[in-house]
Amino acid sequence: MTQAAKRSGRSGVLELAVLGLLHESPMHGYELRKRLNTMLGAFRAFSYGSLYPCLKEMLATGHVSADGEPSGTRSRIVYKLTAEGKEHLQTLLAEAGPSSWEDENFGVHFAFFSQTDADVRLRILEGRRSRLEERLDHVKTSVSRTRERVDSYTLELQRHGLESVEREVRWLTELIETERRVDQNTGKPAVSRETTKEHF
Amino acid sequence: MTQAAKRSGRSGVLELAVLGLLHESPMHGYELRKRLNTMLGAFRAFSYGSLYPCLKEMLATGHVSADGEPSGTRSRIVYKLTAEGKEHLQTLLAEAGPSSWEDENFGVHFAFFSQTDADVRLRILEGRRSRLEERLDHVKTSVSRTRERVDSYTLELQRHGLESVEREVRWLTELIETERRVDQNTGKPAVSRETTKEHF
DNA sequence: GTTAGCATGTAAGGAGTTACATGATTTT
DNA sequence: AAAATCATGTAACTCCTTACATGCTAAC
Repeated sequence: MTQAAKRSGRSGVLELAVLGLLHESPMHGYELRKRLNTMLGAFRAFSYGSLYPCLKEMLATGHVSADGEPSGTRSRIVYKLTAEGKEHLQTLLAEAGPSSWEDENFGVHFAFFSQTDADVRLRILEGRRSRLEERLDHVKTSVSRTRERVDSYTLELQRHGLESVEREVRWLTELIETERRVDQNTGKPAVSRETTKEHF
Repeated sequence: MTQAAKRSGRSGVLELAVLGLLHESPMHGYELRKRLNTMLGAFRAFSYGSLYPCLKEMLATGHVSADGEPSGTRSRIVYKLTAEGKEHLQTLLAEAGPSSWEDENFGVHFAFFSQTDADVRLRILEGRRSRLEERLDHVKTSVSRTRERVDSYTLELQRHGLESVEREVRWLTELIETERRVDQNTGKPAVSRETTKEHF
């Protein structure tokens, strides 16, 4: 129990990310990692040292199955979701608890919003927003209490931090409004702003 | 070596943060943590579970000394820097290597810029900026290669991520320019923009 | 007199990275 | 034929959190 069963808890967001990507199409580890890091871009990056053990464990759990498909004879292992894997993915996607709006997890949940129910999307967005707002006024009050004797660099850091968080709150508010508008009419799409293309 | 010497490496940024704060004035652990989390605000938060062991280790190393000063009979341990601690702080502050511009460390280094040499400040700011720029065009190129078949949520996430990073780059550029301007005239102050006050 | 906050600590473990080891296959 | 990149994997370690254990003191 001390050494053997220890290596099992390799869950975290990685599991969700892998399930979500494999749901779109089967893939091997190397490609999985690239797609992952492109997708999450600025927010997160995973290394092979966490990906491969995760895949190994998911294989043991039966959430994925491995096909030794040599497409180019470059020995690679193509993973795909099993029925249980798809079920598990649905379970994870339906979770709108606190962990889904933490800094490290929110991005991954958001990335798979197109596979997520509209009401869950809304709860995650709102959860994230109120979490940020809490943080915002916690910092604001404790800053105003210790307001004296703070050098200009610390002040500038706090200013920039607050501004960043405030920006994310505004972003979330826009998304929430979009979700609500769409939710009332049809129950499906949401978020297809035209502005997205201009940025590349 | 397996069990005994393992508990020693409690370094990371926390050490720098503690040294930096104690350099301003002696403090006990509880207050140290509050000041820390106010200072770093949106960027980081530490728990007692990491702070106290860190203090313990720094005591063992001789970087801090403990005074059991009961100011209010509420038993508290007031820590202050030793001569070696001050020396070590100077060493850490003079480091402008890659670790100082990582996401988790940059904020802490920045927070103590007023105790940091002007040239080191500049190198850290520029290091951070080029790190962000690398990330920026790495994401941009790999996004444009996989541009097809990406749903609108993923796209929106990438857009927001890029925008955030681009904002930070602009922020850094402004800071760098300010540093350079000041550096040429006097060698001392830098960053005392009037705008800072308006935000609280 | 009990809740809330101050104050200090520890053991267990979670979530990941780094560095290493290995080898095949393109590209230059 | 060397260099880059594709591809898979593991062991050791880092850094931090959670949950627990303990007790004092201020405020309501």
